[in-house]
Amino acid sequence: MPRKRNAHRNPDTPTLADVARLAGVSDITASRVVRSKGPIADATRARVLAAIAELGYIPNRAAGSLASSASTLMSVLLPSLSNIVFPDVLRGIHTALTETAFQPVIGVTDYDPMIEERILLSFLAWQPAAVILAGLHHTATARRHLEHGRFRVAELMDIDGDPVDIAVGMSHWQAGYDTGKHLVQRGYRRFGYVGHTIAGDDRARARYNGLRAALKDAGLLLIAEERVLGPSSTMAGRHLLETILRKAVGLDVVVFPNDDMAMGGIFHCIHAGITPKEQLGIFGFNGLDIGQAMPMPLSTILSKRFLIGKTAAEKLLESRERPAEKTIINTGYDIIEGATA
Amino acid sequence: MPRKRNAHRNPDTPTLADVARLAGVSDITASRVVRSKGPIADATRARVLAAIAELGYIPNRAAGSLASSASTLMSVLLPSLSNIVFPDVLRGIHTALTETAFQPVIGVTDYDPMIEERILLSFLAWQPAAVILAGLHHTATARRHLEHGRFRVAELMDIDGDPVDIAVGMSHWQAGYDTGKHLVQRGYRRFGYVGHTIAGDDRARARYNGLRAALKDAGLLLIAEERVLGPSSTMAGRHLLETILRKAVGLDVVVFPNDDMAMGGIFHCIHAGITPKEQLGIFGFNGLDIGQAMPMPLSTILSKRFLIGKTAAEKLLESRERPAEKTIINTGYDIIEGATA
DNA sequence: CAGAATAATGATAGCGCTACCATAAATCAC
DNA sequence: GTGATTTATGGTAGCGCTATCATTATTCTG
Repeated sequence: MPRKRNAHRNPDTPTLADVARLAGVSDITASRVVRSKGPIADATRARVLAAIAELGYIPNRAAGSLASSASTLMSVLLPSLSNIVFPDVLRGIHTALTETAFQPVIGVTDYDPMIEERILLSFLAWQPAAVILAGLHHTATARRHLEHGRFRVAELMDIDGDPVDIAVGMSHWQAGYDTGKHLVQRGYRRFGYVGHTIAGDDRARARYNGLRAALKDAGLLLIAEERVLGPSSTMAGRHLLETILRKAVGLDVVVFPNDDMAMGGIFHCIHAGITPKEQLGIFGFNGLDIGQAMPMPLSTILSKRFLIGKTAAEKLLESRERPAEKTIINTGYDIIEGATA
Repeated sequence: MPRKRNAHRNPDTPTLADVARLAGVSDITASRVVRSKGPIADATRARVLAAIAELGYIPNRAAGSLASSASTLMSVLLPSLSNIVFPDVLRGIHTALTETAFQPVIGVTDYDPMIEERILLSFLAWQPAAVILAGLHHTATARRHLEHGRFRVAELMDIDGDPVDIAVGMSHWQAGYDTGKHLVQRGYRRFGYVGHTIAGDDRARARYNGLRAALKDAGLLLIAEERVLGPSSTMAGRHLLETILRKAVGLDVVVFPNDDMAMGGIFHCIHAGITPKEQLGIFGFNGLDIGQAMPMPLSTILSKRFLIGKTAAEKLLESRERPAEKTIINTGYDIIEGATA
């Protein structure tokens, strides 16, 4: 009893071979038309395109990926989707990939390098054209794969370190330093810091270190600090401001690691009858739209999230091969003066 | 001159055949171990797993997908990443897919059915296990592919219609109706509506229609309406509230299509010295965390975005084959009384 | 004990496309 | 006109895995 022929196959699904037969060309000529590769006579191209339209042919990307040892997938590892920061980055990536054949596959790492490593390995099974991830800190295993893999790598958000291939972002240490410098120049002297305890958020830590350096250079120091266990939120910011003001008398400004928490600080001020800026400076990070839409726009640092994502993806698309030289792209940041500090 | 052998292949990359050789078993036994399929003796499994670890073998998913005519990719088409709503949905999807072999591939449709169709076709080239998209309205071509494809389909957010396979969400018409009813019961009589003109946001339109029906049933009507051209934002909400109050005298409540805009409305009240609720009701939709963290929590409808995403993905994972019966899962919504209406 | 069922493993062909080599015709340059 | 180059197209093997059939040994059931 012989095996059923082509048992793997769905006979209703048109293949490239069906297209080629209908167009009266060889399989690889039809393939060349689909890939827009090599010289194709206009009449031949037209015949193939007509056959594609008639059959409703959809390429089998798995087959192409297997045959060419490369795919059109881009693996994107994001630390979080809990606030708008990384969705903005993803939006930039997606914008750059629009009109290309590349598609983003998404994983969320929760700022945990071990999760990042696990997700990365599962993504590599698809032989992605590129891997996009956040930050410059990875497990040794992850780093080994990133360095030895035959795909492009973009590490986003942070440029204070040695990237595998491309880094796109800003110096978070410098942003923290400039925050401190800016506030000192505005006359603030008694600094508080409200933060969170996410171990993997290297960038918040770097900004905190930069802030402290700026205060030290000005002969000042952080008078008080409060942190929320685990992830940050607006409500946490609100409560922590209440707590820090109760514990530390006379603060004249409080710096937050992100706008979500800073807005919580503003809400506490509104609730407690504290006038932002006049009675207490409030300073955030990220420059979210919603913070700028408040009656008193939040004083903060603008991180160019969309630009970071878009720039990274565009850079990756320039070449499938890794150039010899690593690239660091500084998108910079802006100090938004706002009205709260 | 014979062709170079295995020219497609990267000789450094271990394959299943390498694993099998090292473990002293056949290729398909090694494959069975990797897939956890069929009876495998414990000792055999251990040998294969040891070989995998030693070689650092990563499966080639394209090969598996080609051979089995199915992949472990899940195509996710989101209308927008501009606010936190669909990132929350995506977070739910991602949570359900964690610890499974499935990975989400992301496309953003900008609420445009034609873009949705284009993205869908490009995703189908990967033979996804499932397609997740928003709403029940698609182009005829898209619908044909969804109906005849050999993959699961989950249409999210809306359940007022005939799904292809699974629908998970809420009745937006009913949510709008209940908004109107709730506000009438709280004593409001002079209703305004601030909205946006996104053509593809069927759900905002359905809520608007439900609101109008509730007002009609109460012998009332919308006295005034303002809309922002194009996408919505907090700033747009703020400006439109200012505009509508200037044009329509005596409104006692204004309904917004989403919390982002409603918060803009609150910010306008703060700026203009209007006391929310006492002088003017403000009502939103979505129940965002940041709205609830305000000193006066926003009055709104809570859409269970994370739950919708998670539920849909979980349901899709139950079976690769489409059941005969379509499934509609109503995650419902909550009225959050809040303090602004 | 005998037959049926289950556990465990293996052989083979093929999934749909493309890298690479090959050939023929047309065009270009001298 | 001749040789070199470019344009255009085709043949073949193989990419890495899995669906399907096959075989053998062991266990279960009557």
